[in-house]
Amino acid sequence: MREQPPSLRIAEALQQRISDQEWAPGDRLPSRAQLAQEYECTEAIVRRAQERLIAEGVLEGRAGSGTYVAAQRERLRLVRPLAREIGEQESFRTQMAALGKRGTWDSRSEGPLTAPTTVAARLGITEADYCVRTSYEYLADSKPVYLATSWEPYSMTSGSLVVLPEGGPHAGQGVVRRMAEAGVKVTRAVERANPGNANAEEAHLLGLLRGASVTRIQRTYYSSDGRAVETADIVVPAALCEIVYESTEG
Amino acid sequence: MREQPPSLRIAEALQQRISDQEWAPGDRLPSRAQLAQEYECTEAIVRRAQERLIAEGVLEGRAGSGTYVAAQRERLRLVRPLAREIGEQESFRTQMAALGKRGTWDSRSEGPLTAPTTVAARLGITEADYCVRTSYEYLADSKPVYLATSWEPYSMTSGSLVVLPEGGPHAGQGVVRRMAEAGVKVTRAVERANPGNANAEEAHLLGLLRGASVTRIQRTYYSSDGRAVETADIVVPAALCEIVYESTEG
DNA sequence: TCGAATTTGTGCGTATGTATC
DNA sequence: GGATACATACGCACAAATTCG
Repeated sequence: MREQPPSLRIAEALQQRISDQEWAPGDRLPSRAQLAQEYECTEAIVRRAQERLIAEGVLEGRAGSGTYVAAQRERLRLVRPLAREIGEQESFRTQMAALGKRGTWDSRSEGPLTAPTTVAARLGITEADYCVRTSYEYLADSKPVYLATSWEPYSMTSGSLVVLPEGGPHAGQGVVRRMAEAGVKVTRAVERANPGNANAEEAHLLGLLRGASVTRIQRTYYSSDGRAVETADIVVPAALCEIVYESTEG
Repeated sequence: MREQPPSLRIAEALQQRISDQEWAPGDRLPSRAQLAQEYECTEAIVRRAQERLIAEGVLEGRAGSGTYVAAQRERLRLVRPLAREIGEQESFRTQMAALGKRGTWDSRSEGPLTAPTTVAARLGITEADYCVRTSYEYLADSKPVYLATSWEPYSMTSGSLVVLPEGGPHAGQGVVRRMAEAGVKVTRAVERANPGNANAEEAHLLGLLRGASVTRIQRTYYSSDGRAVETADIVVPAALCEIVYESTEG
């Protein structure tokens, strides 16, 4: 039987004091120097202990300020819209309204441009084919809650008023309705969900710490002839949103 | 402009050599001692560089053996069964069969026992109410691919032949059909998906490294009167399975 | 306003443990 | 069982952010 390392012992001691409500969520812990003195160990050991608890989401470190008990923020329940009648934007706005929040989004379209290999594969086009890329930032009461980057083959909508997803008379109506305007009927929605970690840019946009836990959703809409009409990369931070899929019997 | 740390420079150099296909997936890299000599740095710096790439999933360290280029294993496409007509087991077996694999599962039921607070809340029962807990390990060609732990209130099925999910004449038929036998109609399915990391036990059961990326799904079935009839914690490792939600228009 | 003290974050080196061959 | 190679834990130095007089 090997004895457990000092840092693990300290981690458990800190965890216990939090469980005992000696420190409440949001409270600042004593500094590493103080804790080291209290537990008669080095600062490095306290540091490792805190790192463990930070990784578990129990603690939260703020540079220059202190180490805090993680305040479990309210997470938004994000019901994914798999039905074809409702799009990302409308679904988001409706759900936020039901929570008494204002659901809005910022977007920026670019194109025509060529898609990266992986995106081209998802759309069933070649890397030479042109696309329109639109970046979204979804906001609840003006605070960012998740990100999305959408790709549409230029050939789907070229020559119509719906080339730019967030421009023209059909702005903000979602892919499905805009595609209907272009004569394309969307009959299938697929979402592939993968766990991951936020990169520096995503963390900055969402106000998270680098490496924060996220779910990456690859969403693709298909028309009745089986062709992909749009695909999107959606980044949902675990700290802000909980992803829900549901189906109810009529 | 601050210069980048040595370990980051080495990480990019290694990444480049992998991109250049100097090392193919599955290949073993030179030892840290060799790389340190080649790049004229210390072994610790090579180690940090490799740690970065391991965290990104580019490399894979095997104690006592070496550091390898991560071979991207084939990931099983796991379409989540949201429809009420089909259960977890039947869905899994069907999907594996379509891939030419044999989909089976091990299970172990225990009860009556009381549920932890969080599970009791999901089931809408008190912590004193009894439940039956069933642990599943889903296997593709006898290799574990994901885990599930199911909780059913004892009151739902007591007195019927379906008390134990994997025992009796209705074994392996899934919650929905078994509940129908007990006179309970399931009308709503909800899955909450959260990113996380495997603990030691999960990693062992699934043959993964500790801390491997997983998606934790909380699935709950509800009956027509709004009561929860079953809830499950499902652990899907990113390395082995890709989670898919889809809806197709009739 | 500014700057020093405090506190956490990052990077690296070393010692030791453990798995593999 | 020895040699080799990666994993873990810890200590140290310095950078970055914050706080406060």
